[in-house]
Amino acid sequence: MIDINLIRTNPELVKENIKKKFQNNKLELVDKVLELDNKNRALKKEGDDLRASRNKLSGQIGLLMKEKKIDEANEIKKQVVKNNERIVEIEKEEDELTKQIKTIMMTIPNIIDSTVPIGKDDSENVEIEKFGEPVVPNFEIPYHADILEKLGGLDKESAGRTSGNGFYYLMGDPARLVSAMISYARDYMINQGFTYCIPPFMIRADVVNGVMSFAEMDAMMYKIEGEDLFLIGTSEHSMIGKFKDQIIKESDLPITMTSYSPCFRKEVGAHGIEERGIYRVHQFEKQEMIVICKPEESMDWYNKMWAYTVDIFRNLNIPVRTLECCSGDLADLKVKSCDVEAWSPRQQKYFEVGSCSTLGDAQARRLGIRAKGEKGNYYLHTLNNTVLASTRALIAFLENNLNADGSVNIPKALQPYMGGKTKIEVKQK
RNA sequence: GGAGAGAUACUCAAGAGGUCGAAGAGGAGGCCCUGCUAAGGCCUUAGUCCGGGCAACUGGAGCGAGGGUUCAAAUCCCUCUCUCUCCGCCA
Repeated sequence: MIDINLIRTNPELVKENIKKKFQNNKLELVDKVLELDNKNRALKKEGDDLRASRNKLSGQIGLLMKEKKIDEANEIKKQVVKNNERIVEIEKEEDELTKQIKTIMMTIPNIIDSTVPIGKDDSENVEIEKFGEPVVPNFEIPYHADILEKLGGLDKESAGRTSGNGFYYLMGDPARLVSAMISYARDYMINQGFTYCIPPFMIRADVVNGVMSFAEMDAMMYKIEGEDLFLIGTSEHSMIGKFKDQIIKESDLPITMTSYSPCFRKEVGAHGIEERGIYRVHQFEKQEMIVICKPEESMDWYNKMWAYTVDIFRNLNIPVRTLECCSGDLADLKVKSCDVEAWSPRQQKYFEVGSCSTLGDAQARRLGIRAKGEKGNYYLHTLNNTVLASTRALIAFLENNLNADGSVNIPKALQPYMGGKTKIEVKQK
């Protein structure tokens, strides 16, 4: 959500930004919201004046009652009652207008950074940089589910019986490997000075509405029956929600945290759940990082944050690249965003393992996350980035560390977390 | 899960329908007194949000949140959230 003041003072800029995002159907919303805003302010003035007069008259009634001048008091009461009829009307209209304005404001996209490449959709996203050689070995890399099966690590059949499609049992060394990667990622971030946090895995509706749109919520979030609670789709939700309606001391900034959580996603819509593997599933685990900082520092943090992820994957011997989201593919709340993609030697292309975004002050404005500055309070900037997501990282890890005999190498960084093992062997039947 | 108590400014706390946006105390800040220190005296200290005005300034909202009653709500009623105490259950 952008500042409505920006629309009041510079509607052209907002329109330009909409054009850059190829959402021309939203252009008229800018004028619409201006018109509604003017109406709303006029009503507010009228309402405030009426309330002011009511406050005055009520005071008089109080005095008259004390002096037992009941008749005079009743005269004034009549006036106030009349006043109140109009006030009720105005309040209704105001509510309606405010709602309309908010609805429109929610759909007007955030102003994107000047460095964001212009493009219509994900096909025009731009590769920024490759890290590590995308190696294609001289033997065939099987589908990850087959690799896992050979290692005795995956049971989707049982999960189908207990929980249905989109769930899985991970077992043995591959399961340990997931924990190892998450632990390694966690410690890496702690070493960068981030504060480790285990947040609530369920959040209330008002928090959900603060961090995502209604449509997103519908497509992602599992609702707990009979409770005002949703299972989180990522710990970003509870981590950013943590600061809802808070005024943060400048001396406490920047807030840099790394959180662990399981993530639950309905995955309704375009892609759906695939039958075999664990690429798209209802449940996975994730180490996440979030930063809340002063506006002038957010771009620095953005660049540091994706670089952490790149470094972690490189230490796991996984080639990666960064792919910048073009204007048209950028979610409306985001100022700038890039995906970290891992190399798949099987598909011989890169696939998404993480996503780094700066939302400017849009999310903070929605949630009321502010800092107390010398010249008053101001909205902070919020950023989030995947450190490491269990299933995606596992796939990338297996494909890139696989040997021809089906065993999987454990890189140095991970060995302490694997009890010193240097290799996962194929499980003999 | 049961029973009870509570939520008021930076903190503690009074207020129980009408000059209450809120006593008092602590803390913090400023000034005075003082050779220094201690003690003392005086003063200031509601943030926030939304409007109007070039501005000085000014109107409105706001006593955990949301509704309701009333001319008028911190105060009465309803719902919710959170905290504390006791009982039960539990890793």
